Amino acid sequence: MPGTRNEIALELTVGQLAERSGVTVSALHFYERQGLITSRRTSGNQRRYARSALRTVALIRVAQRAGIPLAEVGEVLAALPDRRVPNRRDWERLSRRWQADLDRRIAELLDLRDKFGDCIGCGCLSIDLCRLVNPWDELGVRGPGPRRLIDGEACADERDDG
Amino acid sequence: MPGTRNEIALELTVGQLAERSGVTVSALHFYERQGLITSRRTSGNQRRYARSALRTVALIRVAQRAGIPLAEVGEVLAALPDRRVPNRRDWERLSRRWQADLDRRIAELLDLRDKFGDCIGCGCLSIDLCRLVNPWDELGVRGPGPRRLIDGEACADERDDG
DNA sequence: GTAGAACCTGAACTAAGGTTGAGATCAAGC
DNA sequence: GCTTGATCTCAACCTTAGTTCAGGTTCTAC
Repeated sequence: MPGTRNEIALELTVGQLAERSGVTVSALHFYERQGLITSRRTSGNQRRYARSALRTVALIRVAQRAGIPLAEVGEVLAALPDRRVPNRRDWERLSRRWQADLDRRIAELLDLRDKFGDCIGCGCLSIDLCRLVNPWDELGVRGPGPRRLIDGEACADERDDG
Repeated sequence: MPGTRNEIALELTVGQLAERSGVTVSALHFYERQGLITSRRTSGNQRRYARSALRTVALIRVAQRAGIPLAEVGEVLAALPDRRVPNRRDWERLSRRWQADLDRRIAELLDLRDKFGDCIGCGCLSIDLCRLVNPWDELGVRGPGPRRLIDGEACADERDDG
C-alpha cells in the first residue's frame, strides 16, 4: 500500500496532483478559484481530487499550449453536462475547435513569415506601402482620398543607408 | 501648407505619429518611457518626432506581430549605432533573426497541430502516454524507474464515455 | 507526543503591454 | 481674448496566469 493517505489512492492530494500533472500547487489552487477544476474537502479541509482531475489538468495544459486562454477553457468546461470532466466525445469536439484555432494562428504566422521574406531585401517598412507593416492600417479609412498617392511616403526614408 | 504646427511637417506631433502609425498616443508615451523611441521637445514641452519615428514604430509593430517582446526590441534598437533608427542593413539583420524566431514558433505550433490530429480519435489525454499531453513531462525524471510501466495509467480513464 | 512535511487562506506581488483619469498647460482658430 | 482641442505628467488601474508570503492547521512518521 503506497499511501495511507487515501486508502488505495482513489483520490489525489493537491501535492500528488501537482506532481503527476506537472503544474504547481499554487497553479492548481488558482485553477480551482477560476472554476476549472473541483475538489472535495476532507474533514480537515484539505483538497482531494478524483483521478479524472488529471485528465482535466492535462486538457488545460494542452489548451494553453494551443494558445487558448484559461477563461475560454473555463467556459467550455462549464458547458459540459454534469461533472465537467470531458469524455472522449467532448474531447473530440473541443480538440477540433482548438485545432481550427491553431490552424488560424499558424496561417497568420506563415503569412507574416512570407512577408518577412519579401521585405528582407527591401527594408522600407513604409507605413503606406510595405506589405509587412500595412495589414492593420486599412488604407483610406482614416481620411479622404487615396493616401498612397497623396502623401507619397513610399520607400523614401532610406537616405540613411550608407 | 497643411500644418502651421511644424512648418512643412518635417516633424510629427504625438497625435500625428499616432494616427499615421496606428498606435495610440498612450502607447507612444509608453514606448518612449521604455526607450524604444525618442523625441525632441518644443519650447512648450511637447514632443516632436522625426519622420524616421514612423519607421521605428513600424518596426516595433512588426516585431510584436512576430511575437518579439518589447524588451527585446528595445535591446536591439539600443544596440544600433548612433541614432537607433534602423537602416536597411540593420533591418536585414533583424528581420532574419526574427524570421528565424517565427520559424521556430511555427514549427512548434505545427507539431502541436499534428498531435491534435493524432489524438482527436483517441482522447485519452493520458499524462503518461499521450503524445499531446506529454512533451513537458520528461518521463522518468521525477522518480526512479520507467513510469510508463510502473504506474500503468494508460488510457484507462475512459469508462466515462457513454 | 512531537517534529516536520504538507496543507490551508488571504493578500500582496510579478511581468508585459499598455489604458485611464486628474489636473495643468499649450496651441490654434475665431 | 477666449474657447476648444491637443498635449503634458504622474499615479493608479487593467488583464492573464500565476507566485510568494505570512500565519495558522493537519497529517504522517518516529
